[in-house]
Amino acid sequence: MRKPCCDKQDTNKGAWSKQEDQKLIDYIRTHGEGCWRSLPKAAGLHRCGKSCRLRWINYLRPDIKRGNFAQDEEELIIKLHALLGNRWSLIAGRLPGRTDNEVKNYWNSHIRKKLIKMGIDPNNHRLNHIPRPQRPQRDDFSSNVTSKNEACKTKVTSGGNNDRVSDAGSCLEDETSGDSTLNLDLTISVPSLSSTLVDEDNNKPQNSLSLVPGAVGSDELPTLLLFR
DNA sequence: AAGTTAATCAACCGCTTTTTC
DNA sequence: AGAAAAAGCGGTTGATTAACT
Repeated sequence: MRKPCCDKQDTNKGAWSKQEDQKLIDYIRTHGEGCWRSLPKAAGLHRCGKSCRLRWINYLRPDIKRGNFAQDEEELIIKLHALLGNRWSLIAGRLPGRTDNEVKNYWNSHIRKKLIKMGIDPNNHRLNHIPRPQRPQRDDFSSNVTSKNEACKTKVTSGGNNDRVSDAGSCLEDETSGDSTLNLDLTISVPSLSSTLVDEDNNKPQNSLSLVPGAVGSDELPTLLLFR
């Protein structure tokens, strides 16, 4: 049995007071980030180490960028989510000054709803209920789409230690392995905002995302290809 | 102005992964 | 190599605020 991370009776919970914040800031300024478990005692805080770590990382760190997400940040989150799934810390790592918690909250409260409104499934970044285009060629891709999707689902639920990968991330990883259309380079760069996004079905400009049938390995379903 | 609902976000919880012994 | 401890992560909750009736 695992011991609790702290003595629950002796720790404060809930919102942090200014004094607590200051104690934590002062301590880390002089001693640096070290052992979180021993930090509360050393800093004179009645909090558990996890709580201190979270408070520091998500709120008190000097390089935190607060305020609304810029359009380019939002687009980058969507792009990275399509590649990585719900791996918020990895996504946040590509957004200077943003925390995983902040990115996760922003995704759940803003981006998710936005995508749903646009008819896009936020879990796999595909359009919902789109008529299948008549494209008989490229049989090698289209013939096994269903099984590929099933395979993705199986992977997620298979219970292995490294299977904590969401549908979106794992599927894209798998499907893009033989396709060079989607740029998997994750070096930090602001995506081009000027690129006009076009719905290929009727050539109308889209809101902010482009749909490219078959771009990520399937021409059975129109696949969302982000920010080409 | 008061009550209700929706949206937002900080913080907690429990699980997984990594590190240390 | 295995167990325990520590750190990290993602899902969820609950308090607060804003918008609406």
